[in-house]
Order: sequence, then structure tokens, then C-alpha cells
Amino acid sequence: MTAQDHGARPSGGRQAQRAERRAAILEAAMELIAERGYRRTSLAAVAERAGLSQQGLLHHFPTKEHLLVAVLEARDRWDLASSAAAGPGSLGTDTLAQLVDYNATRPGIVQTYTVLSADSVTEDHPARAFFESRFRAVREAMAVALRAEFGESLPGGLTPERAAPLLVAVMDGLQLQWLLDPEQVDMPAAFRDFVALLAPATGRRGED
Amino acid sequence: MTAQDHGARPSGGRQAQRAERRAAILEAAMELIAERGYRRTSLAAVAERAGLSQQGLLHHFPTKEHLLVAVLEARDRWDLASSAAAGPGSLGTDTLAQLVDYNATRPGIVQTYTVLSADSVTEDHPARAFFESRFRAVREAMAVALRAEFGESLPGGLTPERAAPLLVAVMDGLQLQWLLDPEQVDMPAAFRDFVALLAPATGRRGED
DNA sequence: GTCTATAAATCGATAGAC
DNA sequence: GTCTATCGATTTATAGAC
Repeated sequence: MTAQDHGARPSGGRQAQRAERRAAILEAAMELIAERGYRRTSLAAVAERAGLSQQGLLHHFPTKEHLLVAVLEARDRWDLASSAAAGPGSLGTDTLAQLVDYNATRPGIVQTYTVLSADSVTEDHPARAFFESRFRAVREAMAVALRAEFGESLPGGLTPERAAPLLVAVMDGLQLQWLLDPEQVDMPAAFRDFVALLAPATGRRGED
Repeated sequence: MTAQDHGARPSGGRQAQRAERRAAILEAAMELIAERGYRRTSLAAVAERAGLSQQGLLHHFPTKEHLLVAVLEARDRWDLASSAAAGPGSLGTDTLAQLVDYNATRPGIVQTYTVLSADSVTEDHPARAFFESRFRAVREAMAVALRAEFGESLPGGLTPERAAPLLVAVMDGLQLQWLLDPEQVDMPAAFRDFVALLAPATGRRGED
């Protein structure tokens, strides 16, 4: 009951302790990046919030770039978990609207994503490749979802492939306006307004 | 013809020389911020590209923050000049589409705006107030323009006030996707697709 | 108005003890 | 695995000569 204790309890094993440390560091990093942006966030500040020294942090993430990639992957897993909760194959505008609702309760997470994605367009940014491939994948997923929900022809003569980048753009653009001015921008309502534009049977002509 | 020369030529006066210096510094700053982002852009690098020392630069812009605000104001003047060229009171979706066309030829300028606007949502950012009031003003201008062009009722039951933030969001969101992947994202075409969604007479129902 | 020199702080990262 | 100590580079900004 002494030396063997390290590997005894399920939540106290070496592997589990390591995972907890990493999780604490990632949470601290995500918060600070959301507050201050990636460049202004120092490893020392992340370490302090996570409750260890800068060098203890560097044992888990050897460089600042490694930490950044881990933060992005963690955020992606959160998104995926939210989508998966709605059931497999059910990705539609309803699920997306619920994701926007969820985002409206988590400004820190949204800020992390907004700041990092825009920052990534600069030269030699460590997250550039991540966001480039992520946007490509999201556009393709949106096109598939739009086709499943509305079929081949959308209002304005659009195809699902041409509407997909607009859907992604609206989500990102609304996040920016909402982060800057949450009192004036009702992000969830605005997103549903856009969804109404995409629904082919929503036009009001001929009703009066 | 010696000491008095400084103020002799119309384009060589003290005032004019000062203005030229400031313009050169602003242009260098805008380029570097577009390439590297605001945080990674050092005053020394801006000074070098503008052809003077870092301390010479600080004579014209006493802090980095002063320089940033000047860059934002200069970019706004460029935008205004582009819009004004179309004639007074003519702000409509056509003019906006032309602005998007113009932006598609100036990735550096677009990058400056995209990176700075997203960066501004972080705590105590020097450009925060600028973007907050700018977005508010742009939304209001868009609502006025949409009302003038389409009247009170838009597709999906939207009002001009509710469509305005969507219009702004699409422009910003498309810029981000286009900056990351210009080969895959046709920004001008995608924006015109969105305009087609807003035009009440564009629906295809009843035509077949 | 522009320069040289330098202050003062902070950064990411390494070395080595425990 | 976490710590103390510290290096070396870079940053913004100031002081003062010309």
C-alpha cells in the first residue's frame, strides 16, 4: 500500500496522471489564447495558470508550436462531440443552429477559434495547414449535408457546393461581430435568418 | 537658393515632406502587418522598409499603438474612396460586389483587415474600439442600402436590419476562406451567390 | 527631424540538480 | 516528472548628440 499505489487506482495511474496534467495545460492554454491571442500568450503564463512551472510544461509539450496544435485538435474534438451527440448522419441546418446556440454560451472557445483562424493566414504560421485542410473538409461536409436536406437546387439557382462556403462564412463572420458586440448582434437568431434564406419553401411571395 | 529651398517647391515643403514620410511609413506598416500580423511586426522592420531608423519612425508615431490606429484609418479611407468613386448615394449590392472584386486583387490589404479585426477581440486590444464602432456603422449603412434597393421585405421574411449583419458576415467570412485557400474559394463569385439569395425576384420556383 | 546608443522588459528554450 | 537557474535573442521605448 505504499510504492505500488501509483498504478493502483484507476484515476491515479501514471498514464491517467499524465493525461490530467496535459488536460489542465490545454485548458489553461485555450483560456489564455482566447483572452490574449496566440502570440501574446507566453508559456510561462500558461504554466502558471495550469499550476506548474514553465519547464514542467515544456516536458509535456516540447515547443510552443506543439502546444498550439494540441489546442486546435482539442477544440476540434469538442466540436465533434457536440455534433455526434445529435446522432450519426444527422448533420443538418437544425444541428448547426444548435451548435451556434451552444457557441453563444462559450465566448472563450469561440474567441480561441476566431483569433487563431485569422492569425493563421499570416506567413509561416504554425496553424496554417491545420486551418486550410479543416476549412476544406468543413465545406465538403456542409455541401453533403445541404444536398441531403434540400436536394440539388437551392434559392437563387445555387448548388449545395456553392452554398457551402457561404454557410461557413456566415458562421465565422457572425462570430466576429458577436464577439465584438454581443449586445447588438444576436448570433443564434442571425444564423437562423440565414438558414431561412436557404430553405427553398420560405419565400413570402404570393402570400399577400 | 540654399537655406530657403526647404520650403520652396510645392511638393518639397516641410508639411509635404512630413506627409510623404508618414505615408511611406504607413504603407510599409500595412505591408508588413499583412505579411506577418500586428504582433509579429516590429517597429524596426517597419522603419527599415520605410527607409529610416526605428527612432525616426517613433518621431512620427510615438508608440506602436498610434501607428496601428493610423493604419486602420488609412485602410478605411481607401475603402471609402472606392465606394465614393461609384457616386454618392449609390451604395448597393452591385457596388459591394465591385468592392469584393477589387479586394480579390489586393490580398495584402484584405489580410491586414482580417488579421487585425480578429485580433481586436482580445483583451485590451488597441484596435478594439475602432472595430466595434466600425462594425456598428457598417451594419447600419448596409441596412439603409438594402432598404433602398429591395424595400422592406426580403426573402425568408427578413428585414433589412436583420439581413445587414449577414451581409457583413459573408464578406468577412469569405475573406478568411479565400486568404487560406484562394484556389478553392472564388470570393467574388461566392459573394454574388449570396446577393442572389437576397434578391427577392431571383427564386426559380414556378419557372419550370 | 534623424541618428547612435542603450535601457528595461519579456520571450522561447536549454542545462542540470533532485 | 518537476524544479531552479540562466542563456541568448528580440521587443518597445527612452536619452541625448548632431
